[in-house]
Amino acid sequence: MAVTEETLSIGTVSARTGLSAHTLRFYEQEGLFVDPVRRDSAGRRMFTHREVEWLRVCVRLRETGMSLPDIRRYVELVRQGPGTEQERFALLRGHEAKVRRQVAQLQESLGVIEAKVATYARHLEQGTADGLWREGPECD
Amino acid sequence: MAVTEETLSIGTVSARTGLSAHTLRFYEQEGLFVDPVRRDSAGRRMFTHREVEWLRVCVRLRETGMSLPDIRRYVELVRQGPGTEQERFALLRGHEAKVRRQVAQLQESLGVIEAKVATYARHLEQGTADGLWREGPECD
DNA sequence: CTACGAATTCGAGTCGACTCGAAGTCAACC
DNA sequence: GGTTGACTTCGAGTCGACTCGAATTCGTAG
Repeated sequence: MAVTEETLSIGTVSARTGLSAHTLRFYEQEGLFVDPVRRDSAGRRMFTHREVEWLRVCVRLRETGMSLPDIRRYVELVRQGPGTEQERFALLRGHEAKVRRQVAQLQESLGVIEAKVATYARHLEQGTADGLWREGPECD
Repeated sequence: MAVTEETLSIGTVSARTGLSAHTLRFYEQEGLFVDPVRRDSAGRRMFTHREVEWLRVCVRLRETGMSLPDIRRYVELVRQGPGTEQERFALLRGHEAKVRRQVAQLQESLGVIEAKVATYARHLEQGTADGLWREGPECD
Protein backbone atom coordinates (compact mmCIF):
# COMPACT_ATOMS: atom_id res chain seq x y z
CA MET A 1 0.00 0.00 0.00
CA ALA A 2 1.15 3.46 -0.89
CA VAL A 3 2.09 5.84 1.90
CA THR A 4 0.34 9.10 1.26
CA GLU A 5 2.56 11.92 2.36
CA GLU A 6 0.25 14.45 0.83
CA THR A 7 -0.22 17.42 3.09
CA LEU A 8 -3.26 19.62 3.52
CA SER A 9 -3.53 23.32 4.15
CA ILE A 10 -5.54 24.67 7.04
CA GLY A 11 -8.23 25.80 4.60
CA THR A 12 -8.58 22.33 3.16
CA VAL A 13 -8.72 20.74 6.58
CA SER A 14 -11.30 23.30 7.60
CA ALA A 15 -13.45 22.33 4.64
CA ARG A 16 -13.05 18.64 5.37
CA THR A 17 -13.79 18.75 9.06
CA GLY A 18 -16.26 21.57 9.31
CA LEU A 19 -14.03 23.28 11.84
CA SER A 20 -12.98 26.85 11.10
CA ALA A 21 -9.34 27.70 10.53
CA HIS A 22 -9.52 29.73 13.72
CA THR A 23 -10.75 26.70 15.61
CA LEU A 24 -8.03 24.47 14.17
CA ARG A 25 -5.35 26.85 15.39
CA PHE A 26 -7.10 27.03 18.71
CA TYR A 27 -7.18 23.24 18.97
CA GLU A 28 -3.48 23.04 18.24
CA GLN A 29 -2.84 25.59 20.96
CA GLU A 30 -4.99 23.55 23.34
CA GLY A 31 -2.78 20.54 22.74
CA LEU A 32 -5.29 18.42 20.89
CA PHE A 33 -2.75 17.01 18.46
CA VAL A 34 -0.53 14.12 19.39
CA ASP A 35 2.40 15.38 17.34
CA PRO A 36 3.42 18.95 16.71
CA VAL A 37 1.74 20.14 13.54
CA ARG A 38 4.30 20.40 10.75
CA ARG A 39 4.95 23.63 8.89
CA ASP A 40 6.10 24.49 5.39
CA SER A 41 8.95 26.85 4.65
CA ALA A 42 6.63 29.81 5.12
CA GLY A 43 5.49 28.66 8.55
CA ARG A 44 2.09 27.49 7.34
CA ARG A 45 0.54 24.43 8.93
CA MET A 46 0.67 21.23 6.92
CA PHE A 47 -1.85 18.67 8.09
CA THR A 48 -1.81 14.97 7.31
CA HIS A 49 -4.74 12.71 6.50
CA ARG A 50 -4.24 11.04 9.82
CA GLU A 51 -4.75 14.36 11.58
CA VAL A 52 -7.92 14.91 9.63
CA GLU A 53 -9.16 11.51 10.78
CA TRP A 54 -8.37 12.39 14.36
CA LEU A 55 -10.15 15.72 13.97
CA ARG A 56 -13.23 13.91 12.77
CA VAL A 57 -13.16 11.90 15.96
CA CYS A 58 -12.68 15.12 17.91
CA VAL A 59 -15.78 16.53 16.27
CA ARG A 60 -17.74 13.53 17.50
CA LEU A 61 -16.34 13.82 20.97
CA ARG A 62 -17.22 17.51 21.06
CA GLU A 63 -20.68 16.88 19.67
CA THR A 64 -21.25 14.51 22.52
CA GLY A 65 -20.08 17.03 25.06
CA MET A 66 -16.56 15.93 25.87
CA SER A 67 -14.60 18.95 27.10
CA LEU A 68 -11.37 20.07 25.50
CA PRO A 69 -9.42 19.26 28.68
CA ASP A 70 -10.78 15.71 28.58
CA ILE A 71 -9.83 15.31 24.95
CA ARG A 72 -6.40 16.66 25.76
CA ARG A 73 -6.10 14.11 28.53
CA TYR A 74 -6.70 11.35 26.01
CA VAL A 75 -4.19 12.87 23.63
CA GLU A 76 -1.59 12.97 26.36
CA LEU A 77 -2.06 9.27 26.96
CA VAL A 78 -1.64 8.56 23.27
CA ARG A 79 1.46 10.70 23.26
CA GLN A 80 2.96 8.61 26.03
CA GLY A 81 2.67 5.64 23.70
CA PRO A 82 2.16 1.98 24.54
CA GLY A 83 1.29 1.15 28.11
CA THR A 84 -1.57 3.61 28.49
CA GLU A 85 -4.14 1.67 26.51
CA GLN A 86 -6.09 0.53 29.56
CA GLU A 87 -6.50 4.08 30.74
CA ARG A 88 -7.47 5.31 27.29
CA PHE A 89 -9.97 2.50 27.05
CA ALA A 90 -11.46 3.42 30.42
CA LEU A 91 -11.68 7.05 29.37
CA LEU A 92 -13.51 6.22 26.17
CA ARG A 93 -15.83 3.76 27.86
CA GLY A 94 -16.63 6.34 30.51
CA HIS A 95 -17.53 8.84 27.88
CA GLU A 96 -19.56 6.27 25.99
CA ALA A 97 -21.61 5.68 29.13
CA LYS A 98 -22.13 9.40 29.58
CA VAL A 99 -23.41 9.73 26.03
CA ARG A 100 -25.82 6.88 26.57
CA ARG A 101 -27.20 8.70 29.57
CA GLN A 102 -27.44 11.86 27.51
CA VAL A 103 -29.45 10.07 24.85
CA ALA A 104 -31.76 8.59 27.47
CA GLN A 105 -32.35 11.96 29.10
CA LEU A 106 -32.92 13.65 25.80
CA GLN A 107 -35.47 11.03 24.86
CA GLU A 108 -37.24 11.40 28.16
CA SER A 109 -37.48 15.14 27.69
CA LEU A 110 -38.57 14.57 24.13
CA GLY A 111 -41.41 12.48 25.48
CA VAL A 112 -42.63 15.35 27.62
CA ILE A 113 -42.47 17.72 24.68
CA GLU A 114 -44.26 15.27 22.42
CA ALA A 115 -47.03 15.00 24.99
CA LYS A 116 -47.43 18.76 24.97
CA VAL A 117 -47.47 18.82 21.20
CA ALA A 118 -50.08 16.07 21.20
CA THR A 119 -52.24 18.08 23.59
CA TYR A 120 -52.15 21.06 21.28
CA ALA A 121 -52.89 18.88 18.28
CA ARG A 122 -55.92 17.38 19.99
CA HIS A 123 -57.34 20.67 21.20
CA LEU A 124 -56.72 22.45 17.94
CA GLU A 125 -58.42 19.66 16.06
CA GLN A 126 -61.41 19.70 18.38
CA GLY A 127 -61.60 23.46 18.41
CA THR A 128 -61.18 23.49 22.17
CA ALA A 129 -57.89 25.24 22.14
CA ASP A 130 -59.27 28.17 24.08
CA GLY A 131 -58.69 26.21 27.25
CA LEU A 132 -55.00 26.02 26.49
CA TRP A 133 -53.85 29.40 27.56
CA ARG A 134 -52.43 28.29 30.86
CA GLU A 135 -50.12 25.54 31.96
CA GLY A 136 -50.80 22.81 34.44
CA PRO A 137 -52.27 19.38 34.92
CA GLU A 138 -55.77 20.57 34.09
CA CYS A 139 -54.62 21.65 30.66
CA ASP A 140 -53.68 18.18 29.51
CA MET B 1 -62.56 19.44 42.60
CA ALA B 2 -60.84 21.46 45.23
CA VAL B 3 -58.92 24.52 44.17
CA THR B 4 -55.51 24.37 45.79
CA GLU B 5 -54.45 27.84 46.71
CA GLU B 6 -51.48 26.57 48.65
CA THR B 7 -48.40 28.61 47.97
CA LEU B 8 -44.80 27.51 47.90
CA SER B 9 -41.66 29.36 48.98
CA ILE B 10 -38.74 29.76 46.64
CA GLY B 11 -36.82 27.17 48.65
CA THR B 12 -39.57 24.60 48.26
CA VAL B 13 -39.87 25.27 44.55
CA SER B 14 -36.11 25.00 44.25
CA ALA B 15 -36.25 21.59 45.89
CA ARG B 16 -39.10 20.45 43.67
CA THR B 17 -37.71 21.58 40.36
CA GLY B 18 -34.00 21.16 40.86
CA LEU B 19 -33.49 24.80 39.94
CA SER B 20 -31.59 26.95 42.43
CA ALA B 21 -33.32 29.87 44.12
CA HIS B 22 -30.92 32.12 42.24
CA THR B 23 -32.02 30.57 38.97
CA LEU B 24 -35.69 30.94 39.82
CA ARG B 25 -35.26 34.66 40.44
CA PHE B 26 -33.26 34.88 37.26
CA TYR B 27 -36.02 33.13 35.31
CA GLU B 28 -38.58 35.53 36.67
CA GLN B 29 -36.42 38.43 35.61
CA GLU B 30 -36.10 36.88 32.17
CA GLY B 31 -39.86 36.87 31.82
CA LEU B 32 -40.37 33.12 31.91
CA PHE B 33 -43.56 33.31 33.95
CA VAL B 34 -46.88 34.02 32.34
CA ASP B 35 -48.21 35.95 35.33
CA PRO B 36 -46.28 38.14 37.72
CA VAL B 37 -45.09 36.02 40.61
CA ARG B 38 -47.11 36.85 43.69
CA ARG B 39 -45.50 38.05 46.89
CA ASP B 40 -46.36 37.77 50.55
CA SER B 41 -46.52 40.75 52.89
CA ALA B 42 -42.76 40.62 53.30
CA GLY B 43 -42.12 40.69 49.55
CA ARG B 44 -41.22 37.03 49.33
CA ARG B 45 -42.20 35.09 46.24
CA MET B 46 -45.18 32.78 46.59
CA PHE B 47 -45.29 30.17 43.86
CA THR B 48 -48.27 28.09 42.88
CA HIS B 49 -48.41 24.44 41.90
CA ARG B 50 -49.19 25.52 38.41
CA GLU B 51 -45.96 27.48 38.26
CA VAL B 52 -44.05 24.46 39.48
CA GLU B 53 -45.60 22.42 36.67
CA TRP B 54 -44.59 25.03 34.17
CA LEU B 55 -41.07 25.08 35.60
CA ARG B 56 -40.84 21.34 35.12
CA VAL B 57 -41.66 21.87 31.48
CA CYS B 58 -39.06 24.62 31.35
CA VAL B 59 -36.47 22.22 32.70
CA ARG B 60 -37.27 19.83 29.85
CA LEU B 61 -37.09 22.58 27.29
CA ARG B 62 -33.75 23.70 28.65
CA GLU B 63 -32.43 20.16 28.79
CA THR B 64 -33.21 19.87 25.13
CA GLY B 65 -31.43 23.09 24.34
CA MET B 66 -34.22 25.60 23.95
CA SER B 67 -32.84 29.05 24.68
CA LEU B 68 -34.35 31.34 27.30
CA PRO B 69 -35.42 33.85 24.63
CA ASP B 70 -37.28 31.09 22.82
CA ILE B 71 -39.02 29.99 25.98
CA ARG B 72 -39.91 33.61 26.66
CA ARG B 73 -41.36 33.86 23.18
CA TYR B 74 -43.68 30.96 23.98
CA VAL B 75 -44.61 32.55 27.29
CA GLU B 76 -45.49 35.77 25.56
CA LEU B 77 -47.87 33.93 23.29
CA VAL B 78 -49.52 32.25 26.25
CA ARG B 79 -49.79 35.63 27.92
CA GLN B 80 -51.64 37.00 24.92
CA GLY B 81 -54.25 34.33 25.54
CA PRO B 82 -56.53 32.58 23.07
CA GLY B 83 -55.78 33.13 19.41
CA THR B 84 -52.11 32.30 19.54
CA GLU B 85 -52.47 28.54 19.80
CA GLN B 86 -51.42 27.88 16.22
CA GLU B 87 -48.22 29.77 16.68
CA ARG B 88 -47.49 28.09 20.01
CA PHE B 89 -48.15 24.75 18.40
CA ALA B 90 -45.77 25.55 15.56
CA LEU B 91 -43.14 26.64 18.03
CA LEU B 92 -43.37 23.44 20.02
CA ARG B 93 -43.41 21.26 16.93
CA GLY B 94 -40.37 23.07 15.61
CA HIS B 95 -38.55 22.39 18.80
CA GLU B 96 -39.67 18.78 18.83
CA ALA B 97 -38.17 18.35 15.38
CA LYS B 98 -34.93 19.92 16.54
CA VAL B 99 -34.72 17.54 19.45
CA ARG B 100 -35.27 14.58 17.16
CA ARG B 101 -32.36 15.74 15.06
CA GLN B 102 -30.30 16.14 18.20
CA VAL B 103 -31.05 12.59 19.25
CA ALA B 104 -30.16 11.29 15.80
CA GLN B 105 -26.87 13.16 15.74
CA LEU B 106 -26.00 12.06 19.23
CA GLN B 107 -26.65 8.47 18.28
CA GLU B 108 -24.53 8.78 15.19
CA SER B 109 -21.67 10.17 17.22
CA LEU B 110 -22.23 7.48 19.78
CA GLY B 111 -21.79 4.93 17.02
CA VAL B 112 -18.37 6.34 16.17
CA ILE B 113 -17.35 6.27 19.81
CA GLU B 114 -18.63 2.74 20.24
CA ALA B 115 -16.55 1.67 17.27
CA LYS B 116 -13.47 3.15 18.85
CA VAL B 117 -14.25 1.46 22.14
CA ALA B 118 -14.74 -1.83 20.32
CA THR B 119 -11.35 -1.43 18.64
CA TYR B 120 -9.68 -0.99 21.98
CA ALA B 121 -11.56 -3.93 23.43
CA ARG B 122 -10.45 -6.17 20.57
CA HIS B 123 -6.82 -5.13 20.67
CA LEU B 124 -6.58 -5.29 24.42
CA GLU B 125 -8.07 -8.75 24.38
CA GLN B 126 -5.68 -9.94 21.70
CA GLY B 127 -2.72 -8.27 23.33
CA THR B 128 -2.10 -6.26 20.18
CA ALA B 129 -2.81 -2.92 21.76
CA ASP B 130 0.71 -1.71 21.06
CA GLY B 131 -0.42 -0.81 17.58
CA LEU B 132 -2.98 1.55 19.00
CA TRP B 133 -0.89 4.52 19.85
CA ARG B 134 -1.84 6.51 16.82
CA GLU B 135 -5.09 7.44 15.21
CA GLY B 136 -6.22 6.75 11.70
CA PRO B 137 -7.88 4.22 9.42
CA GLU B 138 -5.01 1.77 9.84
CA CYS B 139 -5.66 1.61 13.56
CA ASP B 140 -9.11 0.17 13.19
C1' DC C 1 -35.63 40.81 73.01
C1' DT C 2 -32.47 38.66 70.39
C1' DA C 3 -30.83 35.38 67.34
C1' DC C 4 -31.54 32.67 63.30
C1' DG C 5 -32.66 31.21 58.88
C1' DA C 6 -34.71 32.20 54.80
C1' DA C 7 -35.90 35.59 52.02
C1' DT C 8 -34.94 40.00 49.35
C1' DT C 9 -32.28 43.28 45.61
C1' DC C 10 -28.62 44.46 42.70
C1' DG C 11 -24.59 44.17 40.28
C1' DA C 12 -20.64 41.75 39.18
C1' DG C 13 -18.13 37.50 38.11
C1' DT C 14 -17.51 32.90 35.90
C1' DC C 15 -17.09 29.42 32.44
C1' DG C 16 -16.04 27.09 28.11
C1' DA C 17 -15.40 27.31 23.54
C1' DC C 18 -14.94 29.66 20.37
C1' DT C 19 -14.72 34.06 17.34
C1' DC C 20 -12.86 38.11 15.74
C1' DG C 21 -9.66 41.69 14.26
C1' DA C 22 -5.35 43.89 13.41
C1' DA C 23 -0.99 43.77 11.49
C1' DG C 24 2.09 41.30 9.01
C1' DT C 25 4.31 37.54 5.64
C1' DC C 26 4.58 34.95 1.57
C1' DA C 27 3.91 32.66 -3.02
C1' DA C 28 1.69 32.88 -7.27
C1' DC C 29 -0.44 34.97 -11.03
C1' DC C 30 -1.11 38.87 -14.45
C1' DG D 1 6.35 44.44 -9.79
C1' DG D 2 2.00 44.95 -7.90
C1' DT D 3 -2.16 42.76 -6.33
C1' DT D 4 -4.50 38.99 -4.47
C1' DG D 5 -5.60 35.73 -1.20
C1' DA D 6 -4.47 32.40 2.06
C1' DC D 7 -1.93 32.13 5.64
C1' DT D 8 0.63 33.70 10.20
C1' DT D 9 0.58 35.48 15.47
C1' DC D 10 -1.43 37.57 19.35
C1' DG D 11 -4.64 39.31 22.34
C1' DA D 12 -9.12 40.70 23.14
C1' DG D 13 -14.15 40.14 22.75
C1' DT D 14 -18.52 37.44 22.73
C1' DC D 15 -22.18 34.56 24.24
C1' DG D 16 -25.60 32.29 27.15
C1' DA D 17 -26.89 30.85 31.35
C1' DC D 18 -26.15 30.92 35.26
C1' DT D 19 -23.65 31.80 39.92
C1' DC D 20 -22.12 34.39 43.58
C1' DG D 21 -21.75 37.88 47.20
C1' DA D 22 -22.90 41.80 49.94
C1' DA D 23 -26.02 44.26 52.40
C1' DT D 24 -30.63 44.21 54.12
C1' DT D 25 -35.28 42.78 55.84
C1' DC D 26 -38.60 39.57 57.95
C1' DG D 27 -41.06 36.38 60.84
C1' DT D 28 -40.65 32.99 64.17
C1' DA D 29 -38.42 30.15 68.08
C1' DG D 30 -36.18 30.36 72.41
